[in-house]
Amino acid sequence: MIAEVIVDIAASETDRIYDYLCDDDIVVGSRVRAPFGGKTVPGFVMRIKETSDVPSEKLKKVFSCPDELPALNAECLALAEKLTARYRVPKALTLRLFLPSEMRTGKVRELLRNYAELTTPVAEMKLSKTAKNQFGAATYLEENGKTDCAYLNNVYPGGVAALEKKGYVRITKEQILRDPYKTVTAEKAERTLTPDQQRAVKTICEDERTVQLLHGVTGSGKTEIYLTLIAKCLQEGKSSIFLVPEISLTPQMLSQLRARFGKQAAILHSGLSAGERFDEWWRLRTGEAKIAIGARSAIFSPLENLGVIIIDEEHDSSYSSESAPRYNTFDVALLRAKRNACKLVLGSATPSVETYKRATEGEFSLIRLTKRINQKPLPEITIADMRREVRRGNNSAFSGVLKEELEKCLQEGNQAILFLNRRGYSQTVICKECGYVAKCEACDVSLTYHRDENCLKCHYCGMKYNMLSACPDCGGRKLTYAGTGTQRIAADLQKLYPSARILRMDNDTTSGKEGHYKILKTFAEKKADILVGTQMIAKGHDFPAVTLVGILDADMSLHFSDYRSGERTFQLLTQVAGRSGRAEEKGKVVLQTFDPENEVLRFATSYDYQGFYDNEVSLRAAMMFPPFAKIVRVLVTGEEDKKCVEALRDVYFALEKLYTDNPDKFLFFNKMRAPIKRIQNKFRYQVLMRLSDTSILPDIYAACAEARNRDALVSVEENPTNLS
DNA sequence: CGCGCGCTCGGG
DNA sequence: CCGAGCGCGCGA
Repeated sequence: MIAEVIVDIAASETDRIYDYLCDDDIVVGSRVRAPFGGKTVPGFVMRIKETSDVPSEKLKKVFSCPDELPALNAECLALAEKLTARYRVPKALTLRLFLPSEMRTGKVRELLRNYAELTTPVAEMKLSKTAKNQFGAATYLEENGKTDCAYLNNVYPGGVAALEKKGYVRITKEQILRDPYKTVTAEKAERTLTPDQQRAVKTICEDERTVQLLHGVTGSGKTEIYLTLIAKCLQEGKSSIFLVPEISLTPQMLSQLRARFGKQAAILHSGLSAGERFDEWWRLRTGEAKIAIGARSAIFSPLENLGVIIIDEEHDSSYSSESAPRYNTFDVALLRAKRNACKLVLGSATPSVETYKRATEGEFSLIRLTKRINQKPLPEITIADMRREVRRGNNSAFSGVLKEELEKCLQEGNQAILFLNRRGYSQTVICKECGYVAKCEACDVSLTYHRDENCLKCHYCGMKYNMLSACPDCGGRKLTYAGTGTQRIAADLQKLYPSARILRMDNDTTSGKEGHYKILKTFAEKKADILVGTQMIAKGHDFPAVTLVGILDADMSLHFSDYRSGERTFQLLTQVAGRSGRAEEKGKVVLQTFDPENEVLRFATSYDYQGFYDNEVSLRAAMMFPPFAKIVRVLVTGEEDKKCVEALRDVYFALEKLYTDNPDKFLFFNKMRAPIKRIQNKFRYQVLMRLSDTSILPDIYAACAEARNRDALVSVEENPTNLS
């Protein structure tokens, strides 16, 4: 038999079918080891056939991998096919998405572990008095029964081995599946649904549309709806995928899921060890587990017979992949939902404008949950006008209102969170006296300050403006472009409240994911009074004792040079406000801004999503931004400047032809240097486009695939989240 | 004249 | 991606 094989090499030059001889028992979708150019590489069997056009003397034989099941099932193969066509990336790259990385790197999974068990009571053992480790290990075994040798060797090195030699201990090898959450204990069982929740479940099940948008205010019980849907699928023997942003995979959430579904759920997330991740994946592949829970990449879970796919916090930017293939989770989910004829449920308190538009237009079903489960009102948001503070001579980062509230909060023994909104190094110029923000005349998007050229640039059209020395509106000279860091805030705060225990959380203080949890845990245990941090404290974790949230610089995100800055800000504020007053105490939020009249802030303070949406959508329509147009950036990156320029020239030539042939489909077209010219030693160039008609998108992808070469990567980003 | 590095090509 | 093959440039 002949196998058509894709070798697992991520290069366009090797991205084609190679024919190999194979045994009869090899099936489509399985992994093989293929002799290729002098050595053996992993590969995937895409098809099986009787004969090959390749001269028989060239054909070599593939070896099968000892997998018990083909790595890819039929659905995964079909999906990989579609994604390859859509994103124009090497097939190997798409196929890799479906496997846990430890399967590729070839390390044999370790499933056998040595366990020790006593055969003789400790009292009857003859041990030398100096053999502390033997005695320790024996005592431990007597008290705890059968134990993992690895653990014993850690605590009592060599003890077990010596005991075995004497015949006091029996060692057995046991196959185990690593269970990352065995320590998690069950908490609450199934809850009864409120009438609203029941109605939502009913609609989702009965509506004929594939996509169901669940728009529910914070605390309206969306999670319980998801769990009910999953449980329902389980009863019908169907499987489910439940996606959440990586940051929401908190220990609380995981234990809740474990408590509800036990071993039926497989949890895939970055905190797992390689082995654990493999085991969780394997449980899904064999069908032992029927629920896949995880971040973005869990959409590629090897499940069959899907009953529902859920994307929680639908608006979250982590659902777009940042590296090739730059897939969008929603698109992949929709393909899977269509194939399985199942529902795709999107949930959010603040849906993205694009999604909400499609829902209001009837393409998606729209389910609103307007009531909070516990009937508690949302916290009250007070706007502090920072312009007035500056005029009054208060140049500190804290407004009078905030200081007042902080004092009250600390006196009552409650906790506070201060939220700081720094985003990368992109900075906007803002007048501290009147709140003026420099914007592009053509795009109505905030300009970004570039220190190297001392100028302001629009990231959407490339227009350059001279740096301002005074405010064009009020003539004031208090222009600022540097946000205050968390470090400074924490120090100032300490001066103000010497006895307060202050915790700081930002990229500098937290190393890795463990760091986050440690800090959040410390705060949750009330070992600190005030938590100062950036974006990362906006989601996850409940802090019942927090009664005050201060948003120090709402403008930072509002005036970020991105057409979505308004949307982001609304989402962020809603989320941050939700941190306050979760338990008995009523929460308060103080929002500091230089632009108190700003509409987005007004809608956020009154929790008026619909108002925000109506306003935003008309702005987008007027300026022809998504969802009324599509922004496409073609990014050329590589280590050698010359090679990049070459690739840029090639791709620009092809794109320019598309542009001149279809001028009606383009709103904007230009090539330029990327705003950040070099990242990690890689040069960056871009062609920026805005399309009114996306029908030429496949041609753009094709042009990029064509121009790509060994030394320059050419990638396409649709509606990119940042244009740096 | 000989070796070394850089580019091109092919891999089943 | 990676190794083989080959061409050209420089040193003795």
